[in-house]
Amino acid sequence: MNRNPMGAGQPLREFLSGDARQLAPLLLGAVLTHDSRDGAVSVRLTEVEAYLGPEDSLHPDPGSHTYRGPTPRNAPMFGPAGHLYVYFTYGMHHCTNIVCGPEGTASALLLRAGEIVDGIELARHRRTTSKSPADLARGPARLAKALGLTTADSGRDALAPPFGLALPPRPVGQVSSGPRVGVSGAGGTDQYSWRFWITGDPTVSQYKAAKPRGAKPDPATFHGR
DNA sequence: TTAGGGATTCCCT
DNA sequence: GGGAATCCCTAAA
Repeated sequence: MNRNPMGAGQPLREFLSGDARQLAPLLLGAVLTHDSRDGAVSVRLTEVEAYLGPEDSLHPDPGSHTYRGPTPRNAPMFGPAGHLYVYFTYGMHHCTNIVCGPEGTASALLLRAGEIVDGIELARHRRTTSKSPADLARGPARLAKALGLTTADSGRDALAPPFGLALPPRPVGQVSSGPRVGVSGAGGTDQYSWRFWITGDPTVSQYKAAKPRGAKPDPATFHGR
C-alpha cells in the first residue's frame, strides 16, 4: 500500500503536485486515515472529482470554489499538495478535498465516496443514520462525517499524523468517468467529466444532477456505477 | 449590512 | 421523487 506508481522513492507530495485530472483515477483505491482522539478510521477511496484553479486560463473551471480567485475559505487549495481542504455546505455538511498541483495553483480532488476499511465501529458511531457498511462513506458529506473531519481540519497536512495517505499498490482495474455531481452551470456539464469512480463499486455515491433550485433531474444524464 | 445560493443528506409521500 | 433543514461564503449595495 505504499508504493508510488510514478516511481519508487518519489515523495507522495511530489506525486500529488501533478494534474488533478490525471491524478484522480490513480487516487482511486488509495486509503486515507484519520487518527483522532476517538480512534482511527481509514477510508479506501472509490470516487473522486477533480477541481481546477483559475491559473489555467485555457481551462477555467466555473465549478470550482477557486474560480474567482483566493478567499479565506479556499486558501488551502492554493497551498502545497497533500493538504486537506474541508468546506462547510448546505448549513450542515462538510466535504473533504485533497489539494493537488504545485503550490500556487488551486486544484484539488473532492473525495466523494469510499469504503471504510478500518475503524468501522467508530465510523458507524459518527454516522448514526446509516445502516449498511456500504453507506457509511457513500457521498462526500458522509465520507467527511465518517472520518470525523470538519472545517477545523481544513489546511492540515493529509500526509502527516494524525492523518495518512497510502496509494494502492497498483492502479485499480476499471475506472469510469462522468460529469461532476451537484455542480450547476457549465462546470457540471460533460465538458467537465472530471468525476472518476471504480466501476461497479457498491460504495460509489448515487448520481444526482445539479439542481438549479426547482428543476428536475434529467434521467438522460444518469451516470451511476 | 444584507441577500442569494450552495461540490448534500435524510425523511416523508 | 420531492422538499426541508440550516449556516457560511461571497458579492453587491
